[in-house]
Amino acid sequence: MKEKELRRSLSVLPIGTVMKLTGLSARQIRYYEQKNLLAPKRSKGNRRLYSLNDVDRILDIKDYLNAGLKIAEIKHIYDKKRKQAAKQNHRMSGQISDNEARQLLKNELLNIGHLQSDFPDHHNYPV
DNA sequence: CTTCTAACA
DNA sequence: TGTTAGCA
Repeated sequence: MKEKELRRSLSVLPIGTVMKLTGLSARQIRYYEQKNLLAPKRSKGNRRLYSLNDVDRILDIKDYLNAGLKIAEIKHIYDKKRKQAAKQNHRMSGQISDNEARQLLKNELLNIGHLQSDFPDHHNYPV
């Protein structure tokens, strides 16, 4: 893993900061976690600690919601990303088809290999 | 002072 | 979702 990614995955932001960064209430941020859309780390004092990736995900969730998606649907999107990411690593060993190569490149551009972002609608990079 | 959980005049 | 109580 590259250090740039490591920093984005470092959980160091208290919920108060995330509130300002996302414009959401603590209630909402905690609610999304309860729905399993988030999994922030915890400090020794049991305080939630968010990473920049978490903030990005929260921003995405915010957009998905405004786009009319329901919590359950958003959850499914992330579950599928999870499997898709695992499938990529597993396939990394042998040769990949031309189609898979295109799919992989597209994922890179969509910033998915890192567990989030993308919506079949807006981001539509020519692959 | 900030955050946490649980609960609802 | 907001808000509030009672802790840590």
